[in-house]
Amino acid sequence: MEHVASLAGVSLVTVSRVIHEPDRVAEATRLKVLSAMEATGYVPNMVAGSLKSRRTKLIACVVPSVEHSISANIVYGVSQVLRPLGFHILLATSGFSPQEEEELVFAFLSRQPEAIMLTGLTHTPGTRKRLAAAAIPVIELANLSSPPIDMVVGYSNFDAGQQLTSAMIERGRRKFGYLLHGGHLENDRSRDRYEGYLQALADHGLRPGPTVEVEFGYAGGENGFLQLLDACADIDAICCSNDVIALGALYEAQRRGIAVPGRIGLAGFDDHDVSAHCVPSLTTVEIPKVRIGVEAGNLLRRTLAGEPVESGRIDVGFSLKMRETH
Amino acid sequence: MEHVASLAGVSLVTVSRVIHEPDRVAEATRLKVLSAMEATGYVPNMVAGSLKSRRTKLIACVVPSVEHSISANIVYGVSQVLRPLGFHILLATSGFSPQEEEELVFAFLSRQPEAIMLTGLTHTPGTRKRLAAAAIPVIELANLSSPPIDMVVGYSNFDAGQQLTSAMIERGRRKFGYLLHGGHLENDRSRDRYEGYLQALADHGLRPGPTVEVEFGYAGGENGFLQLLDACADIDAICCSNDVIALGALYEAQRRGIAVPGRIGLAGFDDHDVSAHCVPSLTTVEIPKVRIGVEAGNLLRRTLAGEPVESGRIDVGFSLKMRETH
DNA sequence: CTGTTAGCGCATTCAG
DNA sequence: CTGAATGCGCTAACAG
Repeated sequence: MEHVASLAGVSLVTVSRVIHEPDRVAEATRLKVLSAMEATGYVPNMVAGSLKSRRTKLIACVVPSVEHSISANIVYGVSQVLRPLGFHILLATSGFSPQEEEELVFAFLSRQPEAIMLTGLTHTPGTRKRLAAAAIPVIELANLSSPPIDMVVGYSNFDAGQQLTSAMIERGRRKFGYLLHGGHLENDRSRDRYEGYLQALADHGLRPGPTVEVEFGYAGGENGFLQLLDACADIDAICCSNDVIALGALYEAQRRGIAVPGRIGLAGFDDHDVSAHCVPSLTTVEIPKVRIGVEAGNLLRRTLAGEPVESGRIDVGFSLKMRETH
Repeated sequence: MEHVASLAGVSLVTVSRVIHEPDRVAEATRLKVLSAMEATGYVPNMVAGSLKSRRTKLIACVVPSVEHSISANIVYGVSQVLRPLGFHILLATSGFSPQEEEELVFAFLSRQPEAIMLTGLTHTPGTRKRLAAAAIPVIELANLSSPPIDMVVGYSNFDAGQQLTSAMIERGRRKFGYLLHGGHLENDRSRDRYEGYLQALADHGLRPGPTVEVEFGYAGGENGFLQLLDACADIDAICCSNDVIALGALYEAQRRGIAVPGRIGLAGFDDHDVSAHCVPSLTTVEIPKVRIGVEAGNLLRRTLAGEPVESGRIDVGFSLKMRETH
């Protein structure tokens, strides 16, 4: 920067201003500085700038996973809104573990991010404590079932699970089984979907059939499908924690020659891209994945600009997609 | 930090050492400092630390996209290796645009990352210039067809395309069509796969059939499939730039009652998780996605530790998966 | 094993 | 519209 300044015959401050407040520099001066920057190949050192200005323009995001996951779409939405403002995203995956999330939050906080985004509402006390101490905006994503730490952008997984199951019942299904994304009971999204399912059955005076906990992935759906049939041969509907598990079940049914939806109705959750296209197309719940990120980004934009926000709780809703497998 | 130091009755350096070189501090002192840190809720300021030490422990990654993409898996591999060493990942998507990639690289460099990872080998001159000036390790990922800027971890998309097509020919296919991920001819991975395909046809004395450029996505595969049939009704094989496009084609064939593989053989690329499970399962090329990230992470680990690396060019290979659609 | 000194590169005062 | 002085919070180098 010193090199640039001397080459342009100005002081360090002027160079800094050309970068951050170009309007406050006379055109002639600005041009000189700009060409000096060009000539020297100057790259501003944001680490130094951040230390002084206390603004890192960094958003820390911790998501459970990025493969066949809605998180990738959410993060995309966030970055679409915030990148044009100079923000960048620090991303890490917790593998659905609140413990790992806590470690990541701790590590991230030392980088002085201007905000932090977490998935879901389940976090360790340690995470909550550190976040409170950090005193930066926190946005939780993709669920609304309990009060957020700070702000939240999501939808009701409970309502979605309940409405989807009700719609299946209204279409004549009576004996339900459930493939639950297991091993991660800290996953409030899966849990709430499941509870919505149970509620819908109760609402209609139906008894829940078997529930099988499965691994995340197509193989989980395949294995779980067989276990469900073993547990109860006359099942006529299967609901799943997500589309990946549901598709695994669908593929297994196809290999076994079990008609879907003829003999068994099938529903997933999330509306993955493939779900509208596969044959038969998958009944599921669409959630506005990218929009969750966009809303979260806008919330941060306003908060960080010091604008007041009407509400720190944004419900983006969801919509049932009653497709061919119903 | 000052607060912690005075509370523990030591100097600032000692606090710093407890964090970074605990072995160089006497146990009793260390314990005092640790409890002072605990008591004050001290969070180290890595921005300041980085300014002085010139180490940000930040890896910048620019990938084309994260949804149904191998990039998510690669980044996962990188972070598995480097996170335990305290590195974090700055991630952004270029949307397959070298221009956007350049802007991201420029913006990222001001954050003083210790290394930068890019996908593919096609970059603008501006990107190359800035990277050269930055003088940090650069790792390009997922292709090997031209000399890298610095280091590269990938496989030969050309060879893979050629071998896959040859295998289809050996299984009796003769009239080929191709669904090419279009609109992004800067995408060297797609281009090389396609050239390998053409080479295999030439090797076997076959003439290429129609090629249709399609959008990335299932719908692209669906539309492209119909266009291919329109262009040439007696086609008996379709190769695609990737599995997503191939699956779109498969679904469209199923809806139209066109037998796959009976009437038309079908092949994708990448071996997405779904490809081994769908019915019929998809013939494709498996690439070691996570391993690309792991190898890249190890390369960086050694480079950043000052260890010499035997070769900055790692070929992780690929393997043909001749499944049911072959 | 611990402390003192100095300064990383920049943005924020405040003056002019 | 521009510049001089100051220090952000920490760590490298050296000294003891």
